[in-house]
Amino acid sequence: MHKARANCVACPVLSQGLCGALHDQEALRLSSVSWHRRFSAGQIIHAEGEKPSYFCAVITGVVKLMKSLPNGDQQIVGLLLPGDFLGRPFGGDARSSAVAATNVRLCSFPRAVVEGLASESGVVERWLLDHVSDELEKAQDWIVLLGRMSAEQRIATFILSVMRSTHFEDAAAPKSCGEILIELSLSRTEMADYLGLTIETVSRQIARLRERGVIKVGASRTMIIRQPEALEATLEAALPGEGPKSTARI
Amino acid sequence: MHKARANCVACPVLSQGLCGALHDQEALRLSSVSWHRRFSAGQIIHAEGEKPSYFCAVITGVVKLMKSLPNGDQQIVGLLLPGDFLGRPFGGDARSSAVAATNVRLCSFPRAVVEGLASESGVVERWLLDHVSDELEKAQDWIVLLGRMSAEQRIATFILSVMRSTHFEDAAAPKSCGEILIELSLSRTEMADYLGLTIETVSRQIARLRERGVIKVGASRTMIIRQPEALEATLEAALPGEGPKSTARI
DNA sequence: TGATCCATTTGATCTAGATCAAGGCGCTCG
DNA sequence: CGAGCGCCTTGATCTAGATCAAATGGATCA
Repeated sequence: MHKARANCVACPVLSQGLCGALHDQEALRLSSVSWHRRFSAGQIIHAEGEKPSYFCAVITGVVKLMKSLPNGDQQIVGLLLPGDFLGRPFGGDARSSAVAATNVRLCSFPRAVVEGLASESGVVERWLLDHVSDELEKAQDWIVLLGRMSAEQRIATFILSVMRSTHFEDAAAPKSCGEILIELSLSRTEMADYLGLTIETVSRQIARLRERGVIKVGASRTMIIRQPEALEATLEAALPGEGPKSTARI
Repeated sequence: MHKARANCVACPVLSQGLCGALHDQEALRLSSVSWHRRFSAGQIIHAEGEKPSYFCAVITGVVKLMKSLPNGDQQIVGLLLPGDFLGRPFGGDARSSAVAATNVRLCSFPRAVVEGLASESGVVERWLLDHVSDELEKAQDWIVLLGRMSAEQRIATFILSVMRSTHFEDAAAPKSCGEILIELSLSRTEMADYLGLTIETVSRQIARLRERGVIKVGASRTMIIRQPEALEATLEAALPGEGPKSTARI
């Protein structure tokens, strides 16, 4: 118990995650049964169709939730970042598999304890409700991306979202800081599976952004964003100026 | 109050919706402040960006949740059927607009009452959590559809989902019943906006299914499914027989 | 009964992105 | 140091689905 408690004090996601929302007593109860697990990139954390026996908070790294089609294609249906929660409370078998996209550290709790806590504590249930609602809104944004955006816009959206998730203090005033270094955390294949594209299209779109000087591609899935405005501009779609539509003038 | 209570007794979604999960006392409290509203097809129920002042249960009809892009394109990010809930509990401004796809009857509750009930009653909060979790899983299925499926597969999936939502007792043994009549409830344009396609592609794919004898297209957004198996088969993707892959044989 | 207004279908063409096919580049390991 | 192996990039080609453009059909209404 002492050890677990010590873990929590040093936990980098304490404030954002579920634990930050708990009362002291609840936190103690949870921490006493929690343990940490590590997964290296590519390892399967939980397979589709199995009933998970624990819930996990992501401490470091990125977890991808993916679904496979009968023909072997894959689609990433969600990314979990530090502070996010893995596992559906009160749910049955997992509907997607969870795989470590990078090296990952998880804080795991037995399923029964979290569910018990949720049943008793309005705070826990409320946190879960808010969290799942956030995930639903993100999924709906992704539906728009997959349903209506061009390859260029998908890439721009992805890069901006990675930027905002790590440098979001800068995001408010993107022009102020000259260059922003981001870590994509995903391979080209994973980006393709996330964005509903092929690996070649992803590569080519990134090449185009590089050629235009919007980004600089670094080693090991790293990227420097030189013109965040240019990325945002591609999302505005229709060209500036009234365009060809409103021809009648005066 | 009597009137409201009378409404509830006759309510066709009593058992599936939130109300069915309530204890008597809670149900009474909710019913005493609920009122019914009607919207005709095309009417806006709630606009994107506004904070809703009530929550609604869909009683009859179909509500579409949609988002618009700067260029005017639209994407339907969810459909609400009878029993479903409209509005994010404890949320802020709505992230999508809610529009009646057909004529719709809603049962509305003041926001504060539902939130108060949820804070006090584990049952209500728990029902909301389960419901939102279901919506998230559906959204993830839709992400797979939009990210990886062909137009043909999208149409087949849509038709099957409409079929299952209305005739789900038949769905278990689709072969038993010869022909199944379904009501699509959506115009071609709406189907296109839901499936991430254009109206022309939707029309052509439906025409192909008709030519193959898989379906029969009726008047007023009605359709008869003659070969549900054929629809399911298109989702299996790769052609039967081992295909061109495993050429080496003994 | 026909004019108007839709939604839908159908046809002809175009293109973004998929597919097929080589390279290149940076690892690790012997 | 060079072979082998994942990744990623780049090029050439193909095609599913978008776009552009009419035609059809069904309602409503005067």
